[in-house]
Amino acid sequence: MNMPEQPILPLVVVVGPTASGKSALAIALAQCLQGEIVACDSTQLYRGVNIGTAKPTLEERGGVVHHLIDVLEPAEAATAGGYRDMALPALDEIRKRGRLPVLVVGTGLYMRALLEGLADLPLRSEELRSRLRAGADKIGGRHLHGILRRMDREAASKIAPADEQKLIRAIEVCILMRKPISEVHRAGRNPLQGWRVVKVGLQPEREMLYRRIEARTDAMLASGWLEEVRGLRESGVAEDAKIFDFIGYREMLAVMRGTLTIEDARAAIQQATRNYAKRQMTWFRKDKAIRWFAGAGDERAIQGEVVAYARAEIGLSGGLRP
RNA sequence: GGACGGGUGGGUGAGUGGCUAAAACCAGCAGACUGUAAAUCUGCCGCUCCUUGCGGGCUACGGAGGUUCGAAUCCUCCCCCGUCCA
Repeated sequence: MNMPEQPILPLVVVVGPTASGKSALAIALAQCLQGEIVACDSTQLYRGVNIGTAKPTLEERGGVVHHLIDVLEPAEAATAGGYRDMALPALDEIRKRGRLPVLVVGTGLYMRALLEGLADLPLRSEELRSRLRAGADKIGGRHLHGILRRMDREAASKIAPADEQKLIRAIEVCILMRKPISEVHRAGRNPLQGWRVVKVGLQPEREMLYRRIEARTDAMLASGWLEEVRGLRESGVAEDAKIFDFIGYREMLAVMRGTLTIEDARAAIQQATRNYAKRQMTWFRKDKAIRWFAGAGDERAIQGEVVAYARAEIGLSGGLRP
């Protein structure tokens, strides 16, 4: 590889569970450090879903440039690899402009895909998948696990027999590549080059986070979430579009149909969001490179601490612009 | 006042003599996750002891008694809750 030599520049990453105030913190960082924001969130990628995905409004963005928000249509399928393919050019642009990229991460897998890379695997194949799924339905439950075991014992041992989604992906790769997926994995990933990553994490106390989730859900509902969903349906977005898998969107649909009361929807959304936040924390917790801050990202004091920390870390590289 | 129905572990709710610390689901806790990831999946989930084992002890199915080798499950009385009749 004879890549043109490029200087190693700092890249700040902000992680944290949903509703921890990542966006506000990232905007503060960008404003203080001449940055631009790169969203790393599987839902904010989509156009038309604004309220329920907690996308920062134009006003909240405070003039900071945001990348990778509103780049997919509601029915398109986002993928980790696709995300990486879009994020790389965005980082290049930011580099050319001499700005500091601030990656705001809600989706751990996408962060890993971008920073650590993915193995050289094929895209998903809907035809193959539907065939596999049909076979699974006919023959029953654990049959996919048996198939994978025959093709790749090692991969099979790492995936639970009930985890249909991951089994299908693994089998798909084995078939498409005509070799075991574990072999391809061993060949390695393609990590991000040319950036020095500084990771900061928000870790508000759990009780506090849950209160914030509840309050934010109420605020979303009050600011027209239901109308947003009604508008999506009226503009022809099908009910099986990807966006309706996002927390709350299915519930809004049910409220529209009258099969769910708004109160029940509210409770279900808050519950689902809490569960989601917990899964995010599990993902981030094991990342030893993260420097944690115990609070919410919209708190002045936290913003000050993080900016100071980031400034110091960035300074070390000597790569800070004017 | 009378007639039924019901009271089970944080919640919903199975279980009608032993295989039951008690199904299942939810919640909770911990975790996995290389192209659906706001997804998908796994473990734990009464208390306690230890030589951590398909280990021991204790407590538990409204309350108190009783029957039985053995009771969440059967009997008696009592207390609650619901529906209906007065």
